[in-house]
Amino acid sequence: MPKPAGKRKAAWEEMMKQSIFEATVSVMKEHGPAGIRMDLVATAAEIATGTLYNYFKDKDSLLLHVIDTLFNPYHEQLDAILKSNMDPKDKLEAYFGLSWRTFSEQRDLIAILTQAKDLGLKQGSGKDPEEHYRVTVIKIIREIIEEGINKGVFRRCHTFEAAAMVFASVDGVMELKLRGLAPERAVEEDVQDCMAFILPGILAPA
Amino acid sequence: MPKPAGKRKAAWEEMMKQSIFEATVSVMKEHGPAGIRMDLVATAAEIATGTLYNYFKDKDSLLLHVIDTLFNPYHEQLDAILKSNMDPKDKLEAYFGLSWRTFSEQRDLIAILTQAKDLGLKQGSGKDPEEHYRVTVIKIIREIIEEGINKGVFRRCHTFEAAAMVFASVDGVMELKLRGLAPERAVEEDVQDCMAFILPGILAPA
Amino acid sequence: MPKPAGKRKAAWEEMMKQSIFEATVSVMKEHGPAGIRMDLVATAAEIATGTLYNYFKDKDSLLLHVIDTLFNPYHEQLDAILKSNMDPKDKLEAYFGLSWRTFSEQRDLIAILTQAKDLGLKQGSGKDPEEHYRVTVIKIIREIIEEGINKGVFRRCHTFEAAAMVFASVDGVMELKLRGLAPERAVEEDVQDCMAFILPGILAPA
Amino acid sequence: MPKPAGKRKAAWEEMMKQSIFEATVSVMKEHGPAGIRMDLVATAAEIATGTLYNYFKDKDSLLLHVIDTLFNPYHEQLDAILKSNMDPKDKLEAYFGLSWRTFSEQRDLIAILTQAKDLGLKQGSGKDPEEHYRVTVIKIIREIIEEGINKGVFRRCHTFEAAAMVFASVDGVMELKLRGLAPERAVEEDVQDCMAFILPGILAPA
DNA sequence: TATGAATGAGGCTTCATTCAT
DNA sequence: CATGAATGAAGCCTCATTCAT
Repeated sequence: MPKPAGKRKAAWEEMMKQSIFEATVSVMKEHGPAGIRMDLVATAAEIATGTLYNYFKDKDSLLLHVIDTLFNPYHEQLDAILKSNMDPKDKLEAYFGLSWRTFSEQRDLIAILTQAKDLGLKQGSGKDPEEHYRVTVIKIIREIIEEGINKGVFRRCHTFEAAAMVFASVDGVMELKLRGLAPERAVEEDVQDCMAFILPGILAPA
Repeated sequence: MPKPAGKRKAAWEEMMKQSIFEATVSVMKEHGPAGIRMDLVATAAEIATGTLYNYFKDKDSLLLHVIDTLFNPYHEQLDAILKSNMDPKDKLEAYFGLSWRTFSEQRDLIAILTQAKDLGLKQGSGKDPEEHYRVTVIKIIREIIEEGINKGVFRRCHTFEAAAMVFASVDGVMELKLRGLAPERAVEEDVQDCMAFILPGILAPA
Repeated sequence: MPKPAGKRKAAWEEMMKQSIFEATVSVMKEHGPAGIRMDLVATAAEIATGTLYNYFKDKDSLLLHVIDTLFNPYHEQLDAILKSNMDPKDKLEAYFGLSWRTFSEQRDLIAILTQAKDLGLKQGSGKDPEEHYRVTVIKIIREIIEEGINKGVFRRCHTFEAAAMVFASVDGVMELKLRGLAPERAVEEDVQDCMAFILPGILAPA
Repeated sequence: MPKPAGKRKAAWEEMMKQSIFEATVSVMKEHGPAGIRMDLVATAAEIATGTLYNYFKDKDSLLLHVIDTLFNPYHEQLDAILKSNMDPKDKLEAYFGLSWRTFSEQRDLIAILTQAKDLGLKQGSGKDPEEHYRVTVIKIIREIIEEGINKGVFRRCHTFEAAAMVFASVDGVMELKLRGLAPERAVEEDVQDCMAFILPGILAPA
């Protein structure tokens, strides 16, 4: 195994965390969220159990880190969509596109975000990571919807409920697919279906 | 007269199972899905730990039974809606009504169904109860939608995806409310919102 | 192994606790205070590790119980001396007698009380057992001394310091003997030496 | 010229050991005897963990060294008292003075000597440092007492027991103060109290 | 059939010590 | 020699399941 030196320390730490992160994801893939055991993670990362604790205070820290790491890039792209100068309708479509593309390309990511609540995190670990993901995404969708209403594109409605439903439609169907309960399809198809099913309920009457 | 004795025995067993069922639900209410411990269930049911195992082979059996017991009446009502001679649109509304009413009146039921995946059931316990609930409900919704399409009320679409989204919209928002992430509202309001958001995406063009 | 029934439950629990108590003492005798491991205690008590936890919440609880159990009878006898109508001088002698007799007859008791601070109890376990022993005994000695001063038998002095020295003289020499650093002698000899060395420093001038 | 290099090397090693020694004391001050961890010591000494092992074979060696280093100057002063031509009574007073002054000025020193048994040294580490401290001091006190007896100043008595009690009186009260169980006072007061309480029990009858 | 104490495998975490650089 | 991350043996505790009464 290589070894760091001087200023490369931080880089090394980052690599190790990344490696442990990947190991955790792979363990979760094989054993499910409840099957994440520190010794399995260590084995998967090809390190000793104790080494894990040089990088993460405890199991919760590790899991939280995993969730954050997975969520961040998705979150940033979502934010970019929100802040862009697209039409609200296009923003919604962009949200669908981003989500289904992410699902297609990084299935593990979605799997973990969606099943974060099954990880058995001790309560009081600070912010609930599950809430973090849901709440954050729903909030962004809500802002898109509000913008649409203000611009007269979307109809007046309870924006929170609307956002929740939009979110749940996507998240819920993803979960079904993850469990093999819904057939896999091309990203484009999923996006179009989302638009077709969800948009009409939000659009302002002609 | 062996029969009567057998009958009484069966009745007794049924009572015990019911009592244990209720105990399990109450434990789950207080400690969450991951906090269901056999000793807590036994205490809540006012029996000994070992007695549990006279009625349920193991923890998984118990949880499976609980989920089934909860799901059955809901399932039957849902079936009744499907088999009624209502208009498909009304059937959908009836589904929303049934779901939100059940949510309002038997929050625990929904909580357990919705969080069944957090119970830590060993994989390979036979049929996945989570799948059972979702798959069954989605299947019924799908039949409603297919009926609607056949009758020209709903537009042609991928019926599975449509059903999944309808289901997810309801189930997902319920989960948000269960976690306190969405505000509580009157049943009627939830139903109307569901209709307003979801129906337009399914209705056949005028 | 026998088994309890009905009202005998409490008695059984008491027996088990007693058995575990004895096992703990024997482990401590063999491995020292820092060598008390739950698995060793369980083995010594001829039970499974997990069984320990049916009787004691955790290691600290067990250790605290052990200390209390050891200290209580000694404490009661000491209290009896304090409350008797003996002469203060005789009370002091009775204290020496009780202490050295206990040391002679229940060496383990003294060993554990004296070494309680080496047990590695987590801080914040509530009352510090070590303080409890020392503080309690010193307080009683102090009251004896104060009574002696009031009756004109003992000279005026700082009663706390006096009590502390009296206590330390006994406790300290015991610790030396426990470690094999001081020779063993008859109880009577130790008592007489204590009287001869300590009394003159406390007695009122003729 | 191998010698100078060797000299410098030895000096360097001495400095390092001194530095590690100080670090250990500071860690003990902050975390207590049971909280002395090699990584904390290394951090406090501003060196790497592994470096510790270039100067001390293992944790026990380090602790033993610390105890020796602390004890030596005290020991030397005590020896000087013993070997001086003072009156035995004055030697005793000098012992009290030295002890209480050291306690007042180098509380950490006394804290470690007194709590050496809490350090968790593996048994069989060779000489028990705790014994070393106690035995040495008691031996010196004993010699003082024997000298006093020979000179007719002190009464005939079991000199070992007498010395043990003298020692325990001081050491025990110190431990109480270290734990906050006895009030702090001026050095002079403690010395005078020791003389007042202990001397009468040793002095030869007039 | 009821009881509930006993069981013991299993998981998390700590920390003295090692060793490759 | 210095470094400090890696190691892995312990040790504590939980809880589903068993079994003697």
